[in-house]
Amino acid sequence: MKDQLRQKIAAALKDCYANGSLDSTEMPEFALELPGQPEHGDFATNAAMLLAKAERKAPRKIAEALVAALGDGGGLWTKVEIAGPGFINFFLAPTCWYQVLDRVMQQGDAYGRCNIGQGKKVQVEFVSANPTGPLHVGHGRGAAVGDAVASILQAAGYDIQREYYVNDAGNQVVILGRSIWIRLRELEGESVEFPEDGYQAEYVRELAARLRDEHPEVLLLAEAEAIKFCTRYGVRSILHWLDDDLKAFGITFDNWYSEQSLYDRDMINIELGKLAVRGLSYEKDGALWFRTTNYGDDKDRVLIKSDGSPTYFASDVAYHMEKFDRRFDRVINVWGADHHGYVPRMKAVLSGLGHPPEDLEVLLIQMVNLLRDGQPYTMGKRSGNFITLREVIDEVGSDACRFFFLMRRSDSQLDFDLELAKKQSSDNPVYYVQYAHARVCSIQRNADEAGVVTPRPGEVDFSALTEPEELALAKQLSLLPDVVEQAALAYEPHRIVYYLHDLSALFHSYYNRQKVLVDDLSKSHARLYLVEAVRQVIANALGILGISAPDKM
RNA sequence: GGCUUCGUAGCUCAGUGGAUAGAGCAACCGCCUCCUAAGCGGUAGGUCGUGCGUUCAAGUCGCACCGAGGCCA
Repeated sequence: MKDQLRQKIAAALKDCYANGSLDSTEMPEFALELPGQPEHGDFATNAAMLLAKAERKAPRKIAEALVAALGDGGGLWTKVEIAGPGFINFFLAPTCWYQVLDRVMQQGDAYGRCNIGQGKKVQVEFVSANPTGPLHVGHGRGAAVGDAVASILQAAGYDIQREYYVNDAGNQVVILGRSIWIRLRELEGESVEFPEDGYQAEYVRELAARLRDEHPEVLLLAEAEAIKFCTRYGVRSILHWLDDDLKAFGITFDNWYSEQSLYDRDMINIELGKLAVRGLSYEKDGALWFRTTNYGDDKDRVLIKSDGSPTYFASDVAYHMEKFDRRFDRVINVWGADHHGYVPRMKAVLSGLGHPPEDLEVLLIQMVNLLRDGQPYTMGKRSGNFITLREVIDEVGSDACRFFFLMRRSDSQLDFDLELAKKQSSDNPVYYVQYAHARVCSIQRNADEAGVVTPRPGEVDFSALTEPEELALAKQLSLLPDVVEQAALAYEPHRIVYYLHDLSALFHSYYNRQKVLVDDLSKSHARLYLVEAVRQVIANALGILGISAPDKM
């Protein structure tokens, strides 16, 4: 419907150029959108105002020429008018809008999808927390956003891989291993000084105790070997926890990519060799450097230190080079905002390798401030005590947790009130949306009991829908594909959250004002059809966000 | 000091360069004999941080300044 209208306007512009009523020849990128106020019609375009400069005419004059060329629209609209500074407003027949109900019902779970992705391969890498401890709340936000962005892109027609990059090769995991080793020796009655940089948290003691039960032979190994053993054991155990916690959050990865595997396959040297061949690296002061300054970074970066050991940057470079070898058209990294300093150098790496910098998109996720009843609720990380994602999921549930993480733009800081997320009232925006879904299900149950069957597409008499709220609902339902598309282009899940809230508000209002099951059977059928479409759309949008749509609350 | 994100109602935040800037919470007044009150209706609340610029049109784009968070030295 919108596309047809867009074509009509474009055709009218061409006519105006051809018959001389307008002088310019360029085709403006005009907008066509639903105006905020009903008296402004169903669609409005700013085409005339965009031409004001080129035409050197008042926008309203241009609009008059355009409207003349538009003619009667072949029944697409019932009225066209010029308003305000030069908007052209289109008024459509209500029955046009109710066609969207058939579309929703016919497409079912697929309604809302689009194909701007055209099957392009995109990788979304997210969470990627070090395997040295449990996920905390900040990781949770990255997890919710990464997973939702991946789902949105899937709904927009991209071929998505979800990947977790496991930093199992760096110094951090060795520190973990050493910490476990020391706790193990403490359990054996030795008194050992705990290193400054060690992991002091309780789970390290637990790991040590379990290791002693399962593999007592580790105590017979020489220290260096024992620490290696502890490291492997610790990383393996923690990866298991991470996977469990993420599953409790409804997230599964297609691929867990081990940093260590880059070393095992000698990929660091292989990829760095490619850089050298392209003249992108050089030696200075005994170290190997990447010329990132050639591509917008503010200084060159060390790949291999003078002692011969590779930097984290080296493995990141090799990892990202290898990603593109895996033929992704685009790669998206979800990072904590504290890593924003790494963005220019990674983009520089890509530019150096001949990829357009847009092929790598880095989404920076801002901090989460946990609150309880409005008061800050954090524990110092120094003591090794911090709020884990698992604790929050166990307390407020996965649905509320996800909803809160997705409620705000990712690049603004987020206040997350645990008490609010648990409240079973209208204060809680999660339940507000889910309740709308449950209410429709409840109506369906009552209809079943009364023997009123939801009609099939084509069987509905839309003229029975005469209320303005019904028209407003149909219009809102028609927006989902646009919202998904915009969310995909901008990588912004919160757009879907706001959409869901608006749709639910329209539905709740309608529910309070009108009964679906009434004496007039034709009206009942049409209304049942309408609310079932609402239910379908809520379920689809919640599904994209990884939030359940309950039948009963 | 450099980089970066941000500044919109009392609070938390939406707002593809377009018409009278929106929502939730908090406040106040109402609505269950009625398909689930985890809901609905109403009232009140604004110098869109400040200034200059670009534009037919700026909360939105540019520059400067003020203020806050984060990262780096």
